[in-house]
Amino acid sequence: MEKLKKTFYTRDTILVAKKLLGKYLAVRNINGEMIVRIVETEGYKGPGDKACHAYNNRLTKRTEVMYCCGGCAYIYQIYGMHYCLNVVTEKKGVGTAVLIRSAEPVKGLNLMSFNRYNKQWNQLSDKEKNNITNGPGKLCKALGIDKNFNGESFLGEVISIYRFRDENDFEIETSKRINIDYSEEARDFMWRFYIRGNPYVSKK
DNA sequence: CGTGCGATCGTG
DNA sequence: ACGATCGCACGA
Repeated sequence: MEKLKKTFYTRDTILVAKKLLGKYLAVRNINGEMIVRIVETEGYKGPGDKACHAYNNRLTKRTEVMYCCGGCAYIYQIYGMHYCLNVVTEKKGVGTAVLIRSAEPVKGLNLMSFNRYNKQWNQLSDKEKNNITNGPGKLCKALGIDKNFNGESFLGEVISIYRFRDENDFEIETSKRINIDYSEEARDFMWRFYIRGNPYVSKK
């Protein structure tokens, strides 16, 4: 396991969205360590992307961290009750990020299952196991990610991303992004990426 | 200050 | 198909 360096994140957003597939996301707290393998992402590419929170260089308290140098976390709350995790990309001053839509559980299964269902992993049904991290809100719930993680660097110890040896043992599928039908021409941009056949990819 | 809505999820 | 639920962006 090798932690991704700054230069991984400061590249083109769509490239980073593809490259994040198969990488390992780790979250550590007082209770221990949780690790998931990223299987689905979406790119949100700044000023020209009507689906992006930073469209037209919109700068608000919420979008502020999207303009940080690549390599930190952008967390926002949606529908009043869910959080979504993004990886900020490109150079400082550019409002771009990659949404982590789903992942497969690897380590810390009991920590994640308690966060999601208040039960031990071995008490979960097959359906609950499959649904534990297969969506952006569910992933954050499982990992205990909330607004306190906003702006946190992926180069630190609290939340980090690693590469492992077999990272190219899969095929990448491409599609339109989910639930952005309001965004006019941007709704058709093929900026969603996922690992073909992986059971933890969110439905559609 | 008032208002409308959303990069979702679970249930029916 | 629909309701939950509330912070945020924006206009007055």
